[in-house]
Amino acid sequence: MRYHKISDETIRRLPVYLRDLLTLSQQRRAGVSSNDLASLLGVNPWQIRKDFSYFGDFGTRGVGYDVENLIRQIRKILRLSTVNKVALVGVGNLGTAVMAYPGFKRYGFEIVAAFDIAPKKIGKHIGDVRIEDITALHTLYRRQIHIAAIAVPRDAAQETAEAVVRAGVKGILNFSPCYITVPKRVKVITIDIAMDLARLPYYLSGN
Amino acid sequence: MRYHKISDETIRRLPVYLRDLLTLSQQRRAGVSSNDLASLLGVNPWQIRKDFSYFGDFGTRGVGYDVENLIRQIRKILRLSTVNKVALVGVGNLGTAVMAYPGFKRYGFEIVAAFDIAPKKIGKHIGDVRIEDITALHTLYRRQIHIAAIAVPRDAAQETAEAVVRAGVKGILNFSPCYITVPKRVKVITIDIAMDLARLPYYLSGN
DNA sequence: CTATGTGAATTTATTCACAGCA
DNA sequence: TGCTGTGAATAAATTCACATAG
Repeated sequence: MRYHKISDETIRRLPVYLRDLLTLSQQRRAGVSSNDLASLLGVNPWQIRKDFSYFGDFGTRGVGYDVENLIRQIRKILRLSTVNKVALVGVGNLGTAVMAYPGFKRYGFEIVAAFDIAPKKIGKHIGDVRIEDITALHTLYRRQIHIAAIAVPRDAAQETAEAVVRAGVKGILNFSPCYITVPKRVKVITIDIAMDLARLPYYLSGN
Repeated sequence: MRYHKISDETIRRLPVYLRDLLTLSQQRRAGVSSNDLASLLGVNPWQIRKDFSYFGDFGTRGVGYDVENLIRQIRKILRLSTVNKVALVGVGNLGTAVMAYPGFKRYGFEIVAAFDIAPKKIGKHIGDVRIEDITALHTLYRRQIHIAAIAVPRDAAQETAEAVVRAGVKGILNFSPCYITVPKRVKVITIDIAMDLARLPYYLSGN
């Protein structure tokens, strides 16, 4: 293992590896080769090996990889070993769906706060979490919440992003269907299912 | 414009362009330059111009692009000009959320059929759509439904995929958190929000 | 003899810089 | 003059092929 700048593409693939490794783990599978993993995942074995090699020597030559160890290593790389506290901003349809989404817990995220602008929602509970007024966002820093999930209408997304950045948030999961501008120290990941849907018809028959 | 093989990356970006062009259109904006679009979108102007150039000369030199024309062109490229009929397979939490998702309609998708395996769900309605028994999947071909959205538990995803392929489906939106194997004439797009979530902590502070 | 780890080769994608047209 | 369209240059990612370790 030498020094390498890790590409975003590699980081994009690691969660996919992790997902299927967790499945193998549930199945009490102890070891796995890059070939096995590759066919489970629909990628190439050498891609997997190279991705891992950027971070260290996780496997044993002639044998393969230890599933539990690999899970531990990937979790460490992705900083998923400890719980990541998340604040949800915008408790509408989308926000409620996000709260209920099982993948949140599975990968170590915990929604520990929820905010909305609508007075009638404030004080109500969603799961165990009490919905707070959006003006209380500034408490995030003190509560050591570094990630915000933004699920507000498109027109409010930019100002909401700015508010959570002011509140000290370092990463944003943007569920609003638009690009948002933030200081470059803050990482935004925009999740817009429609963007994935919309490219399917292109591939149907013909080119 | 010369012949070029269109890259998947370009196709991935087109829906993003479309999304923001639709917003501009709602705002009654008539024209836009690659620079304007680029700053709205958070990408580079030359990237936008090159992506468009693979498909034709959509702009006017010295002026820019006509918003409505660009929308029309991108819709045509992505095959979103006409309604795309979709069958939903698996009417659980996830499936119900998918049905309610507004992006579906916005990009010209219409869920015209729903299937489930649970007897108690069959015959009930979700929206306007009656839930059918999963054994009726073979009717898809006759009904000219070429896209299936699969939202079943992970363990059932592969067999469900095989069933919809047998039913003549040409494209699959896979909402189950796993890779599925299909004949290569069939296009699968897997949507797993957790895969996006899981890479956020990596980017928070430090490398 | 098997399966990893990795430089080198290849392919693919992005960025640049500017010619060309309104 | 302004902005598009695009070859050429650069950068990045993937694939290969094989040395290496168990």
